[in-house]
Amino acid sequence: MRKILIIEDNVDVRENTAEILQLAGYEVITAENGKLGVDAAMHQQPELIICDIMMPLLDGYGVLHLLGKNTLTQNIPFIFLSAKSERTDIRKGMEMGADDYITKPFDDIELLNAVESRFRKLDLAHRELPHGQEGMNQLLSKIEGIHDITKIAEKQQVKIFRKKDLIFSEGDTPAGLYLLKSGKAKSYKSHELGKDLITRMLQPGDFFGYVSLLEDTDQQESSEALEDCEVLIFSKDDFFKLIFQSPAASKQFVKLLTGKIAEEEDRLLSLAYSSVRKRAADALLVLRKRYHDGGDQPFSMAISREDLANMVGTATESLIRTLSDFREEQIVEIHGSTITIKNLEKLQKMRN
Amino acid sequence: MRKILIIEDNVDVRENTAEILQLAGYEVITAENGKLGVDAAMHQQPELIICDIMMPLLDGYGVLHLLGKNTLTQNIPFIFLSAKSERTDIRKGMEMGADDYITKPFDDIELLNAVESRFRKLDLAHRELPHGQEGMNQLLSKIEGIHDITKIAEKQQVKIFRKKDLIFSEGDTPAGLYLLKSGKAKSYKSHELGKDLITRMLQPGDFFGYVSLLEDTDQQESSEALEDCEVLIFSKDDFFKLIFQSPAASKQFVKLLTGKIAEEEDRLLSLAYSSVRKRAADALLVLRKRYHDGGDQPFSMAISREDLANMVGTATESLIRTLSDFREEQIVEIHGSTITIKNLEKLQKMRN
DNA sequence: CGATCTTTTGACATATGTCAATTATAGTGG
DNA sequence: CCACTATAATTGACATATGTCAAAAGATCG
Repeated sequence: MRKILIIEDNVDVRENTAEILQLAGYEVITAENGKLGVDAAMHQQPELIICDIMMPLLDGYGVLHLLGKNTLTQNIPFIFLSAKSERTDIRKGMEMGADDYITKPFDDIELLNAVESRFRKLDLAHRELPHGQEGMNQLLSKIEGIHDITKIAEKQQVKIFRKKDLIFSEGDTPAGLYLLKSGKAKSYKSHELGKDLITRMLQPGDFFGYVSLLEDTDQQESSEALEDCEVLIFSKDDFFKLIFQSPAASKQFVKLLTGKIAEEEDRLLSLAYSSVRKRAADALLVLRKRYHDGGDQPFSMAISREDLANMVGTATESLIRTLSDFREEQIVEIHGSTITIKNLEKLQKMRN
Repeated sequence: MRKILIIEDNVDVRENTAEILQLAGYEVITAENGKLGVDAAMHQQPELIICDIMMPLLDGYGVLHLLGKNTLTQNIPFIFLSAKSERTDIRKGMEMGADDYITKPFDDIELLNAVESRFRKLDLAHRELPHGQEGMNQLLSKIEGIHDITKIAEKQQVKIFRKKDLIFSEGDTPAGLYLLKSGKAKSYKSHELGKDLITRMLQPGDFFGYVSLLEDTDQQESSEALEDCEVLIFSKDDFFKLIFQSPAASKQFVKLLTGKIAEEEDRLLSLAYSSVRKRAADALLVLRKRYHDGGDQPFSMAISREDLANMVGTATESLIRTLSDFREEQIVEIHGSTITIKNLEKLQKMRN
């Protein structure tokens, strides 16, 4: 039940208004002057405030002003309800930042409609976005539907990277938000003296490079094309606009980040205590999950042993030996650099 | 320069209005009917829209309705500017979700004030919060200043945990957002058969347990008191309110999450390729950073070898041997479970 | 002060890393 | 399309960092 705060000194008006709203199914709290009203707003966090202007102790303008100073209350919709009906009065109220201004005497219906309208606006901004499989692509494209994201994309530069090209590297100043349009790529971090750890395998539709944008630092990781790629680069501004435009978008983005955190914590655990054998199995499963086309065919993919080792976090030779074991155990089949998963279940049930 | 879109069919009014705003230093784009107006709003992303009601092709109500359907435009402040000055007309406009309604004829000043007032409101919501050292505590407390957070806290339950008590454990349904008020605690994840990895050492003021709240899953990690602790538990609702109330708050929170991601990626790299010796040195440095009181005293802390090993991600015995090495090299001093850092520089410059 | 838990050390096993050599694959230019 | 070359994959031999199990020495707690 939505909570509405009424601030009004006249007992009759206050109780009458409260009654109307209660009958309409709202929870109502009341305050008989501005000071008490501000207090109530701070402590009870109503979802909407209806406020008279002429009041003893602290008038309506003062209430609005004070609430605006506090982040917890500044976003609560605020409606003036006043007998002051001159044009200048109304303008003053609106200019102070009110969301609506209703003059007395007023109709029940007018009041209810005004209230409902503000709630509708609130809901709109907080409405859950259809939330997606995973990946920032789903997030961003779903914010507006693929329709709009391509519209934005039209304004952006498209860059082509050939296999083995660096898309960006550690220490670069971030050029913007990257979106992989076609091809495969990897994100990785480098350890001293040439050992890399792949943090993410990218598929078409994936966004990347946003951490340093948000952290406002140089790139903390590098990215390299694994095959020929088309990459879109969005400006930082567009990115921030998209993310922080509506609370719903922020929420979705926060969920995405949290998902990433959860994933990384699992990986930390496995890197700390799981054997190379287990981690290798996991890496193959990750590849399958990322790149499997969904057909009935057993999953098959060409990947360099070095990259695979860098996903697992081990030496190339160790990875190769593990793969050979898998081959002998009929878990995978190997032709050149192509690995085919023959026995998915065994991979999934791999013990440490 | 802020961009304003004017949608108005009458040439004189349109150009006159545009001129006023331009003189006031705004960038102005215009559209001569509703259809074009909606188009312009979608593609040019103005920061405010001023719109007539009676227009050919698509009237102002229609414009507002259409813009409301699109997440990219629904949050743009919208002001009606109309000759329809009957109370019912005004009410209808506001009920449709407009942010202001100015009747013609109007004063230059009225218009400018209305525009400025909406921008002020927008700025308020997006205003950068004073951004803090690190940790969610700073985030949340800074949103309102410690003043308010304690106010919220007053409504919450305070729980006391004794040393070694579980605060929550993997698989629990999240009770809310946790805030450590006093004492020390750890967050950790368990690997099969009793090996734990400490994901975070908590100090007073730290928030924890938010990932599962946002992910809407069971707890993915456990938390245990390392000494007697006071813990505040906030309801999920309060937490979400705080985080998503204003874009500025969301932004700050997003930054916090990204910081965590960056940190975890570094840890992944080190877990994959750094020696126990190096990681042990890092762990000691983390402890120092977290718990050092800032005095001139060399940093000193009692911690169980098992916990330290679980921070490093190694066996207790291995960690102990490493510590013994450090002791022989005069890097640390050990008395019982208390470790004192004697040579900070050597720790920091530890090679792999 | 005994009982329990923690820390430390020792002895040993082994998973994984390293270096070098061999074989297979893929890319390139004639 | 083939031969040639550079690169990648594989295997072998070996070193070693780290884990494991057991026992002794200390610390802690009621």
